[in-house]
Amino acid sequence: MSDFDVFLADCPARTTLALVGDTWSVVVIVALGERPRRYSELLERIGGISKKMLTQTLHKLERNGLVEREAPVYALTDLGASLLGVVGALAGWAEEHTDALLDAQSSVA
Amino acid sequence: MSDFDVFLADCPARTTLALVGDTWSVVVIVALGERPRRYSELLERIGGISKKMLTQTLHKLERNGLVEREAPVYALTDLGASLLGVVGALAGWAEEHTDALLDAQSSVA
DNA sequence: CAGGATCCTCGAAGATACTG
DNA sequence: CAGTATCTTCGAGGATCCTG
Repeated sequence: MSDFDVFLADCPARTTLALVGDTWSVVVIVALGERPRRYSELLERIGGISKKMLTQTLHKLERNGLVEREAPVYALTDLGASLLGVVGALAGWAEEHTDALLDAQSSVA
Repeated sequence: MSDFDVFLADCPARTTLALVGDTWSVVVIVALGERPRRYSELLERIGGISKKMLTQTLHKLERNGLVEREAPVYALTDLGASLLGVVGALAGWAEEHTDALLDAQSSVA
């Protein structure tokens, strides 16, 4: 986009976020990380997701090679499974710093 | 939210994403990870961000204890710096799997 | 059951202009 | 320089109804 990459706007971390930074992708990946699942299983396992968003999220993940579909059953591809480590990093950070986050928010509120 | 946490909708990974999953937070964190910076420095270092979004993002990060402000200079807190590892994981995954991602997308396009 | 099609809302983000 | 204030657009995501 820009003349040089002196700018950070196209930081590679954002590539990953573009893939899983939306509301549901990470949750779907975690659910499929447990094991392959049928559409209806995913709906109740995840909870709170609409059918529209589940379908849409699965298709997006499929287009990007993270999920493969066979009949109504979805599973992570190897590429998708490789994301579980990243998701773990996200979750690990949140759990590790729960207290610090609550402190920070309450001291401003 | 739900009766039990049998559902994944409140997956802890989403806590982190709620913090840095937006368009600019990660980029600001990376820029401040290099060193503390003034507002105007951030604007040109990042590139493509509007003043409104920079201010807004900085304030959000400050509210959550990730960034501290002194005069017009912003810096990461320890909590903020602890996120650099997570950001690295995101960026690392993207760089490691660039080819696989391009393949997947082109084979569907 | 596994979706697709439609309509609607709401907030993220940009553009622009103004201020101490 | 370091913001604040407005206006607007655009798309994510929910709700509802329809279908093989």
